[in-house]
Amino acid sequence: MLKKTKTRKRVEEILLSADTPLTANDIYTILHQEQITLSSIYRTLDTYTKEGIIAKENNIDGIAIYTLKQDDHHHFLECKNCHKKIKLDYCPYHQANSKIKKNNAFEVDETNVVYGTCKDCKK
Amino acid sequence: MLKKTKTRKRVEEILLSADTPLTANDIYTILHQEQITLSSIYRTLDTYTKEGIIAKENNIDGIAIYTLKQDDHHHFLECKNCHKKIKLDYCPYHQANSKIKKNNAFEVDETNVVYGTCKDCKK
DNA sequence: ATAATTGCAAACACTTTGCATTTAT
DNA sequence: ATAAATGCAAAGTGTTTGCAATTAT
Repeated sequence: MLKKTKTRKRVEEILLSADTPLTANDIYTILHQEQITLSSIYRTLDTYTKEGIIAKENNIDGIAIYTLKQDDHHHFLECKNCHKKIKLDYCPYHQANSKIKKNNAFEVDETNVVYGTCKDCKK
Repeated sequence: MLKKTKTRKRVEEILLSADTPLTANDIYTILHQEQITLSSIYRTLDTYTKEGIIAKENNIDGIAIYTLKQDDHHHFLECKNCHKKIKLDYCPYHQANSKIKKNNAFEVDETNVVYGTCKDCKK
């Protein structure tokens, strides 16, 4: 069975209080002064992802970012140029994904962050 | 100005004839017997991505995959478990992205591949 | 002729892993 | 007591880069 270790408790707390997805290194930056190892953070993140407690996705650079799966989650539009984030209060693809599920018998993994270009960066 | 080198010609040809996005290594597997280097392939892919000729996205493992931007492009639903691909003949998110553009002044970068779970793998 | 591109090998950055030690149960 | 988790350091991958040699214009 899963043990509630210091690493796991702290990782959960940090993801819970974060309002955007974090990288393993983001978490490590917060936790390394508590004698928590980066590899231990990766192992927690993997374990919890497999357990379905955490959602893993990749940012635009291909780096893994993690969020706690919660009812109160948000979607973001992130500009790949200026990295400004626009928080949405609804899921923009919910309808489209329902349709895919019905028509194609395929359940899409929703991502929290959608990348593109904001109007200020669109010259 | 951009020179039409052997590497560039071959990379374009290969992406043109591929019906799914390819990794740099996929392309290298085809081209290394023609004395073309992996680093040269990466440089071509980068250059063409910046030129807007090629679209770059990340697969579920965070590895970069590339497609030639064409009118005749397709979207795929890829099962993260069995890796089966379902080819769609329309863009499932076109409407949602138009709405985002109008409401949030943000232009979403469409991806070719959407990850999730197919019904056979959904126990 | 010359500016752009390549090959090669080395460097990078993120992530994973083996093994001895520690910790939650 | 013991199965599970961690720390540490080393290894693994995909990707990038510096520089001298080559090639398209």
